[in-house]
Amino acid sequence: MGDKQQDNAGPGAARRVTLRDVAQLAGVSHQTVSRAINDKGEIDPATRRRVLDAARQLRYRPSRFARGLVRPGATTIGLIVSDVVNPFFPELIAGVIEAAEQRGWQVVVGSTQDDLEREPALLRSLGGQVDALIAYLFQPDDVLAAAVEGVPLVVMNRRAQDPAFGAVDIDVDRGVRAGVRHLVSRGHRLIGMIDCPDACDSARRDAFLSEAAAQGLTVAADAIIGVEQSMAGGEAGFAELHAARPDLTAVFAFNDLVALGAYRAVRRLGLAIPGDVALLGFDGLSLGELLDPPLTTIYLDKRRMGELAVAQVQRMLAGEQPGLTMLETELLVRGSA
Amino acid sequence: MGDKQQDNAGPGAARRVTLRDVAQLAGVSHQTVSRAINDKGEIDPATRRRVLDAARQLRYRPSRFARGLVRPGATTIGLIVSDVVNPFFPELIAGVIEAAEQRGWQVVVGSTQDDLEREPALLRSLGGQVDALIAYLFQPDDVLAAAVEGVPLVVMNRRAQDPAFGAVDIDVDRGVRAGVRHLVSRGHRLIGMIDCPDACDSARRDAFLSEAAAQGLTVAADAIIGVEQSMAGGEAGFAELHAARPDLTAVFAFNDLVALGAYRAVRRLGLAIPGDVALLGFDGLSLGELLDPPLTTIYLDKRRMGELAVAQVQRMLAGEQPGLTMLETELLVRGSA
DNA sequence: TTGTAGGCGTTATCAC
DNA sequence: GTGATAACGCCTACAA
Repeated sequence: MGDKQQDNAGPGAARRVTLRDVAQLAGVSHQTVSRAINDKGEIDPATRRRVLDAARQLRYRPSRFARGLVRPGATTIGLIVSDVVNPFFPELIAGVIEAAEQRGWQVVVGSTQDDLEREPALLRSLGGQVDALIAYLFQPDDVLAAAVEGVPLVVMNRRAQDPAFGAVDIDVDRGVRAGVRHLVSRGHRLIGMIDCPDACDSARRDAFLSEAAAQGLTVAADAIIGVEQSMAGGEAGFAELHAARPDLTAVFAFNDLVALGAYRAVRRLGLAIPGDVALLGFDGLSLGELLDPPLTTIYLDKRRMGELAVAQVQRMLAGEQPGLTMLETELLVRGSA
Repeated sequence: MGDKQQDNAGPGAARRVTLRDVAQLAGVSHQTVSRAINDKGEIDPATRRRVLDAARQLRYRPSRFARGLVRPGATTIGLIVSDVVNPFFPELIAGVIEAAEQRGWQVVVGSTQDDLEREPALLRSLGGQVDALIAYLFQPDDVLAAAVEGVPLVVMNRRAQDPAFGAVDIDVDRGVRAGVRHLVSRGHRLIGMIDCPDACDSARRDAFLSEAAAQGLTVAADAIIGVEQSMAGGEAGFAELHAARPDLTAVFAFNDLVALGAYRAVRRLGLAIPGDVALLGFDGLSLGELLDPPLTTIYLDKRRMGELAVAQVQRMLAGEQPGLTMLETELLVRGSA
């Protein structure tokens, strides 16, 4: 009857083994057990061994909750991304983990599996278990705010409207402009773009169009095509783009993943890269280097992005006002453009 | 890595805001605050709002430790891998996270950054914060056992000598044999191998040699070369191998990463794949598909590997004896062999 | 509807 | 060296 528990269906419904259980078995007080477990000095070696034996026998494991309660200071942050497997994220995750470990913090990772609907729920459940959150998500600020309910949150790849959020954003504009100028400098005058309008981020297209205009290029409406953000999207996108505008000599893709798909499509059509079509990506994924020729791209230091987010978290945890950190990109000329 | 704890250090050394502080400000008992915070029914709407306001004003955040203490059931597992960025791991991590989320568990991820020395420390520090551990590591069992001190541990890519460990291991033998037979069926008689002896895993070489013999092939001593487990290793390895044995028509690489390096070396030497040299990898990384021709490989379901590890954890947490789960591989003929 | 005990498992403080 | 006793912050009774 004393059984509440309800953990997950242990048949024995075994109550947790506590310090006191060990104490009883060893014939000492729970305090002495604590001393033995934590290797405190003031204890008789014989007692110590006896206690440790009892603990082992009972399979005693200290409760992290009780410990955390008494001895605060352990910081855990939650990191939520849309897809752990997307090659964009591993480096970012690594950056977060690394920066966290340097501070003695731990990182709980969650993934929405590319399902926007799951963002609030994950935010809420993780938020209850950590001291702060870092999130690379897509729902609008007010939805996120409602979900985190006061847990410090740093959003990535966007600027926060909500002043309570910290943010690490990417300076897309400069990178894209540099990319366009690079294409122009290689003699391209007819440049297309494979865009991902669903990404709720028109910054790349805006910068692309703006710089193209600045360079005196004309970008026809049908030289920009919108696809889903994936390799498959890029593949289909290029095929369609090429059908509509076979005169394009260069294509800027929303990101490397999309560019990879386009790359494949170009090859499938029997065209040469960069001879017939030059390809420019965005993100600087290292796997772009595997191609032959390797993918030219607007590089982004994803690891650093993670570190910057952790730094933001630290400031927020210290009570400072959350801010906005901008991350620059860098044109990485490899071979495809 | 270094000592943790001791982060905070706000100048005011602000004591934590508790339920009681909120209660005082709102002029109610801490119990009433608890009701308001947890959305319990029995509370006057007006009181509720007043309390919530006070909470917000004080920036109150419930303590996850105190909650965990009173309301047990939250399971957190730690996952330690040697390198988050190694393309082998993201899928495995995704598998673990996914399986964990299905059970309502959380996953704390740690990385040793490919430094064997850090394994014990990470195991120990993470071990203290979680209910169980999953680890893809290289230190021998006794070292791991000393580090985890009784925390349930599931090791991956190895079988446990220590009966206290759960394990998820890969059936390397069958996969490699199938791979060798495949090469033979394509007419190859002179097959080399780029091995990674430092990986403390001779299973691949053993299986390779054994099946080669079974197929009536002779593998000369200089047809097997040992390199470091990386793309660079594979690249240097193939160059050296080719210099010593230009007659080899096929090469089996320790894993896809190494194969990728070899792939690059083959190309650099002006040889055709698979015409001049066929390449066979191991792991089945999805990025092998990006190459042209794509990399033929012995595929391993890394996601499933993660799921199986979580399943093992669940059994161990339920008090069952830890076991060994074997994971089969599958020959994935793509194009390079 | 609200407030008052009591306890969750641990560590710290102080007696003995 | 060892053992009571009191926190830590929260929640679940139960009483008012």
